[in-house]
Amino acid sequence: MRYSVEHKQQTRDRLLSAAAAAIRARGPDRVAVAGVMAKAGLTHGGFYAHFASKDALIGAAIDRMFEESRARIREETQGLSPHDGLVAYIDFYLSARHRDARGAGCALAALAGDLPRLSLALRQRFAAGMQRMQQILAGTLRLIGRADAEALADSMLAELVGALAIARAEPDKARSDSILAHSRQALKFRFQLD
Amino acid sequence: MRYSVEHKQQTRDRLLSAAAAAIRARGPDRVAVAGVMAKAGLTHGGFYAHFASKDALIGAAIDRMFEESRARIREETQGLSPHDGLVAYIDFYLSARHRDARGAGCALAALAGDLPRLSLALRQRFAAGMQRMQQILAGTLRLIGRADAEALADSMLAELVGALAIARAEPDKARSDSILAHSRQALKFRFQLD
DNA sequence: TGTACATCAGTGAACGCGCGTTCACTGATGTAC
DNA sequence: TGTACATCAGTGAACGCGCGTTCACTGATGTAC
Repeated sequence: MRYSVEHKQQTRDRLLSAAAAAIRARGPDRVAVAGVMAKAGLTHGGFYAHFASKDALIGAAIDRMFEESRARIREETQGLSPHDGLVAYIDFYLSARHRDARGAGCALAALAGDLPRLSLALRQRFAAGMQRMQQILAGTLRLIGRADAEALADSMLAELVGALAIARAEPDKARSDSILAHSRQALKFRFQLD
Repeated sequence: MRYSVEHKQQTRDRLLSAAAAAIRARGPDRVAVAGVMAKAGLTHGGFYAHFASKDALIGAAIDRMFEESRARIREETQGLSPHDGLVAYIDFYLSARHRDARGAGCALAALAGDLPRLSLALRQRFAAGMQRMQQILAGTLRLIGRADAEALADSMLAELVGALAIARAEPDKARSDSILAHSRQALKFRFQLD
């Protein structure tokens, strides 16, 4: 059948959403082309009308994930001062909600471990997303008057990503909760946010 | 052929070493039973004389990785005061050498992202290893007189693991080096180690 | 002491399965005339 | 305005490949007698 002009774009969009969620939740290796297509209500053969390969899908999905992350930052900090926005973002990032929603969360924490195993092209695409996240943090730290904002943003991002990844790996819920709490507390203390 | 009594144990040991390295470097999904056997100079059919399944191999390899990590801590801190030992460990953990040796490095940084995708049994086994690492850090922090050593150990481990994972994901060597340097600096500063 | 047999780590072919990719085909709608 | 044709997103069967697992077999050495 012949579809309307926007139809293909909409289908591609649904595929990207499904892929971005599945890749974060299960990792690039365990995500199957047929599964992504099924999630969008299609059969697997049509996939190549939208993407040249599974690798191309993963690349586009990486961009999508970082777009979603930036949108999330905007949502969580909307209307707040730089100081309050940073506190809100730390509280969101290291929340049980974020930990339990792997399919919708930060690409960095979900995929950092997978990246060294992927192609250079995908790693560079991912790195561009990482850098924009780091820039946003650095900008906020500069606004609240921290000297050496670039270096501090790297350090903060490392603790955020590490704490979330460890909390997700820990099967004991109480231990996991306290890992999150300890980093929330340490970050607010060392950045004088409390 | 009939082999000597210790022969089987030695073969199992070689398989575990090969598996521990391969799993850290390529992830549990990309490690193939046949590849591990080949690394030990054997053909794939003999695998099941040593392990009941690939899952059993991964479980045993996880234990092996954490044993190697603890041995590494001992090596890097041998003969040093708690204070100097902690500095040495941070410098080792966030070194270019550790970043570039994924097959031999810390299981936590290499596999944290893979764990939520593995079985509960494997996650619990991994969690036991994580906890021992955290206990070692907490013990050292207690020795250098830090109150709330447990919470601080969680926070320190989070930054170590996060910084290493991000540095490994970053394809730009200079950026990667500076990510490591920024966390080394931040950790030493906030734990008053410099 | 010598001999027949049991053992079992390791071999290599085979299996079933999931997956990425290809391909001939479909059929509703846009376009050329 | 009406008609023949082109388009192309989506279908579903098929392909080749890698992988985990199974299995009949091997053959050097330990053990029972």
